[in-house]
Amino acid sequence: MYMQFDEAKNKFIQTWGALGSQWGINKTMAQIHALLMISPDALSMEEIMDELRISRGNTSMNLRSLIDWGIVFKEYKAGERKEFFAAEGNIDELARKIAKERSKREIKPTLRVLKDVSGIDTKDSTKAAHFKAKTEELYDFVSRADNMLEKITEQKENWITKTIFKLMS
Amino acid sequence: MYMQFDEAKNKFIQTWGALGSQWGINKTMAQIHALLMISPDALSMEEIMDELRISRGNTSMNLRSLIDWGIVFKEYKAGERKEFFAAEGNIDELARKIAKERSKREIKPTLRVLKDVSGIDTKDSTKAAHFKAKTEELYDFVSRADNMLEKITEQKENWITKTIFKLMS
DNA sequence: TTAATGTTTCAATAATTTTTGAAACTTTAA
DNA sequence: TTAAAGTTTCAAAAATTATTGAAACATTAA
Repeated sequence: MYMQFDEAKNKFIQTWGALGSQWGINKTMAQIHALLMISPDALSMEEIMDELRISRGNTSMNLRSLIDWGIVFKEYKAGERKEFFAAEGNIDELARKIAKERSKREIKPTLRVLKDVSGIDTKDSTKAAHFKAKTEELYDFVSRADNMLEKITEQKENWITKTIFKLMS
Repeated sequence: MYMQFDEAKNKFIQTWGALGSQWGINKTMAQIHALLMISPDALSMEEIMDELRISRGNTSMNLRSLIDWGIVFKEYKAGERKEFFAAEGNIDELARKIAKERSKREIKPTLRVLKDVSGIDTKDSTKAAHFKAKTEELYDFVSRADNMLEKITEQKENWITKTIFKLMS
């Protein structure tokens, strides 16, 4: 009876985990997130451990990361002592937070380095001149892309729809 | 005299490598790409090995991957028997190829799974109904994002500038 | 042909990253 | 207070991923 659902649930969790690791996010972190996303109510650490068959330590550390990213929240239930965890329910908001976080953690530091290294004095070396030109070009590109991402995601509601609409105009 | 350039070059290669691994691309692959990008002319396998201090096997395999991605090309020099390698010189084109390749390798397969799993029959189970709703919502979102990426990058020339212009309108 | 030059493959090894599990720590109820 | 319930930390182990290096393979010049 529930066979089909369990199978689908499992497939979804595995796929989300694999997608995560292809994008530099650890598999367990992505799996916990997947599990919480499809769960109608908040889950305890025990429930997460049991469902994914992972250790308490692993669960604890990855939940902390998810909370740091701002895409999972702690919840408390009346009369219950333990903590429960729930995922950000709004997908637009989820995407916005991920975009913001990756920009902060990866793009911004890269931009800083690009700016630094493109500042060399080229004197009369062809190689250095080429290096300077390329890294400047890269800075410019990455910087624009980062601005674009910011622009796209700063509109709070339904930014994908709005953006596609603009792109078609 | 060239000290400053060498330092900058090294820093750039290391940073590009680190960025690569954060995005699921192997470090060496990203480093080779960085080296070729800033090199005014095509390099031989020997030169790449020496510069990055990596083995022949590693160099060979990662060059093949870069060629598979379509962002590095083989070149032949008159009178020289060996092969030389050069990176895609146009950054817009580079970004387009990366976007296209990641869509094909990661987003499209994920969409297929999302479509599959959201097809379950929910009967009277609340959990299954919630699962179906969430995965459908996710399918919708990812699918729109993928379309958006396609739309943005299908314009060949200077798509970033054009897109930002549209977004500001 | 064959020797020289160059490239690819892949099993073994190394490096890195993830995961475990148990001890330390924290909080709360009694 | 203390014991019970719960959470976090982190060194060690396991799993995964990247890298080496040498043998096999390919191509070309003589």
